[in-house]
Amino acid sequence: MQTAQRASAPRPASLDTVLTYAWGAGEFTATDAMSAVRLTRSTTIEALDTLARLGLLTELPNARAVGDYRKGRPARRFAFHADAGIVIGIDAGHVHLDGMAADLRGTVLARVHTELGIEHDTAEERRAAVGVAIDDLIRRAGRDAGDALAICVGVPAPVDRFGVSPIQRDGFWQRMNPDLVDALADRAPLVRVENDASLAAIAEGVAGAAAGCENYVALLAGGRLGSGVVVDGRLLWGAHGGVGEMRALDHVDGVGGAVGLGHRAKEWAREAIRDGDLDPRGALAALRPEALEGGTVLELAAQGDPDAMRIATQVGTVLARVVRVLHSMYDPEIVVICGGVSSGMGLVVDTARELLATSLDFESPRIVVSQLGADVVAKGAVAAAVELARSHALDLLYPTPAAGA
Amino acid sequence: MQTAQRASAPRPASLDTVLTYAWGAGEFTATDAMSAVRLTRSTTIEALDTLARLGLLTELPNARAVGDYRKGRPARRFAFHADAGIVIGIDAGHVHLDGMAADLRGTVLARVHTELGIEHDTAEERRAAVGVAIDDLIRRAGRDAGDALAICVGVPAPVDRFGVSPIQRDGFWQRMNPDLVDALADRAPLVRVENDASLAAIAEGVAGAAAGCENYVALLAGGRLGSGVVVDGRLLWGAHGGVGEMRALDHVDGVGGAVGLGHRAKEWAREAIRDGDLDPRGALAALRPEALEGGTVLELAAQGDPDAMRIATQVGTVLARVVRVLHSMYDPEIVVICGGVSSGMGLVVDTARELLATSLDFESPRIVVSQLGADVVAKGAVAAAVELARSHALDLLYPTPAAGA
DNA sequence: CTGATTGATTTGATGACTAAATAAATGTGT
DNA sequence: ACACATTTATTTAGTCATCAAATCAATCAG
Repeated sequence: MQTAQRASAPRPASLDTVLTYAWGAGEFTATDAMSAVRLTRSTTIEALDTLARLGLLTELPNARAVGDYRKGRPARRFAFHADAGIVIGIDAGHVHLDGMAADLRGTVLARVHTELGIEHDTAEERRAAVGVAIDDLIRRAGRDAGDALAICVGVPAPVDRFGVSPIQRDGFWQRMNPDLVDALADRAPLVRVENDASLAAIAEGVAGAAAGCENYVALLAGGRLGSGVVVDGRLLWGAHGGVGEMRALDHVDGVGGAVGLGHRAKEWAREAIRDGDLDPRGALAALRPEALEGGTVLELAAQGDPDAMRIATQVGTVLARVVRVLHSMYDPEIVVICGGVSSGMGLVVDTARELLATSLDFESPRIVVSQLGADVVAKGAVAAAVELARSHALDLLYPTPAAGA
Repeated sequence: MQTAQRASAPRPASLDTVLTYAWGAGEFTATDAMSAVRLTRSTTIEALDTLARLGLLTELPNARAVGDYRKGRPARRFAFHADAGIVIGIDAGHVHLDGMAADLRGTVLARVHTELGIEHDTAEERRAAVGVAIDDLIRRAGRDAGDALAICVGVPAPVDRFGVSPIQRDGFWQRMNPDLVDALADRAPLVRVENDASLAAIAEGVAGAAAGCENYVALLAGGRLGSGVVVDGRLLWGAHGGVGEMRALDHVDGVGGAVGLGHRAKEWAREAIRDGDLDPRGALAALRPEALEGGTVLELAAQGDPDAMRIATQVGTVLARVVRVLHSMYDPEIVVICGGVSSGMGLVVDTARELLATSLDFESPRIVVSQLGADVVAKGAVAAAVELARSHALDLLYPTPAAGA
């Protein structure tokens, strides 16, 4: 017998093509789809019918939409069925947890927010907290467990492409990512665990400052610097997920560590208050150092307070040096400053821009402040989960020939 | 009329599959190919016949190879026709030019070496020099101009994915890469211009220390530090080809610039000789500082000369810091030290390894010394040219339906 | 000279996709 | 109201890459 193993059961490529189009489109006619995917009418309609049968498309009854009347036989109209399932995106930070449930297009259906409390910082409790958040989200979205197609969780630790974090001496990374891929495997068919800054990068790339950009870095700049790196259109991991960890900043002049920009503003301001090193009539001098936050300092700087401005300039100098490193290693077009601190960053960024304008060998990256707010990571997690669902929906739904022995 | 544009004229996928197999195999039978590519006999043989007709395969007449006799009908035997064309790989350094012509498997057929001389450092002369080298190589390989399928040139400048280098103030990069992609367009259907360190990375990945590795950095460590970076199995460019340029080393403690390791050894040794800061009975003290080369110092260190060893240790300290930066930005599994200096690097590397063993957050990269010698870049250029030819051979040869209006 | 064995060739599906003909549903002009 | 152009849907044949099974060819072992 001449053995001949068929390749893994294929499916019409047209299904994937048409689904990808539909996922990104609103309501559309068969003709719209046909010209978008460049297939013949027969093939396109065949695919549309199949996708509708699988529940991924809805055929809209209104053959002739209101107002939009034209001559000829009325076109069949379809729309992607964004409620065919839900996705879950979670930012599982060190002391807080932000979660969102969304439909298959990423429209948010429900949110949760939990403060974790430093005293519950164990692998077991963290796993449980994430699980509870997921259950909550599904319930609040009015769906049940089986509807969750994809879950993505962001953690403040390096994560490799399989969702595994490297082992670290003090066990911090293991606590932040207590084998979440395995722990969540029974909650959805598709699970992805990812570094938080990488998810910020995804968020910025999908609908933020870096939309359409192939080379950029998302700098999570609040409590601790972390970066999500996209080069040549791809998010980078590295051997252990360590790309962008930036420990090397410890050894860069005038940076001295991966401490975040907000944190620096806070510390310098506190120091200055304590040292009495401020204009006594200024706004900063009046504040209690213990209660001061980095964001406040930057806000004051934006309002023109001279003392705060001096600190903001100092922070800008650090930012310039960080960007210089990023530029020389990753050559990005854009560096997006993300995270909680991003509202009052104007002066900081202007300072950095000015310092970089003349000092780089070639075109310096644009530094922009994220518009996505403190939710970037969770938004990125949702986007990643949507993408996961999109790329695997047919694997899950399309009938496979019964796997024989 | 219902318009229906066909997608770009397709070709049987089996052709590509079978060709890829054949390119990497020696002599083989139809059955060998069949089981390797997992297609049926009919499909495989159809593809083999087509490829033979296109000149990419030779059918070997010896149906029954000597000694290898077996029962049954004799199998048809084929071999990839590595002489169906040639490729050219060139290392166009600042003051030297190394070139190789090779067959489609990368077996070297001819070499050229030219010293360029600093006085001829203009865009025009460099373009001409590369052209002359190519003509020479083709002639020495005993072929003619039409046989060159692919040319790859490595230059000491950032190069983006289209072969373009960014504009630099002093014009150095423009001189190093004087629009070579355009200049060479009429010499072969496939042309690629690439950064020299990136080609070193390709060489190490194809047949060097990083074979089979998905995350590594090739560090060109002679005259000036440059790095070729492979992350997640892909060579990185960045927006302007600047990935791995390492200008940021200017600001890293104890590194202070992208000066190469060999260069540092030389300078420190010269300084020490001049300052009389050496054991007068040692080997170094006897040498004339002007004639000293970095390689010599490292050789002496390898032979146990205490003064040279001190310098090598110093160089190792720098290397450790450089690797620390690479580790924290790219998270490689391996860092390969390439280039001319690599012979006496033992002590340097040992020092670096020791310093890194305890100081990194997670698994530190293996530091290894390249075995590919001073030719790495040219070898990488050949490998890149072969790959270029392999991936586009059928585009060039397979008959396309006449392009109509 | 008869099988057994190994591989080549032939012949007939299958399935994704295209291409062209035909049918349906609507507006327009007389 | 009725022919007719227009737009889209549906049907019916093809084409092409690939597979599957049957048949043919060439060899060795007895």
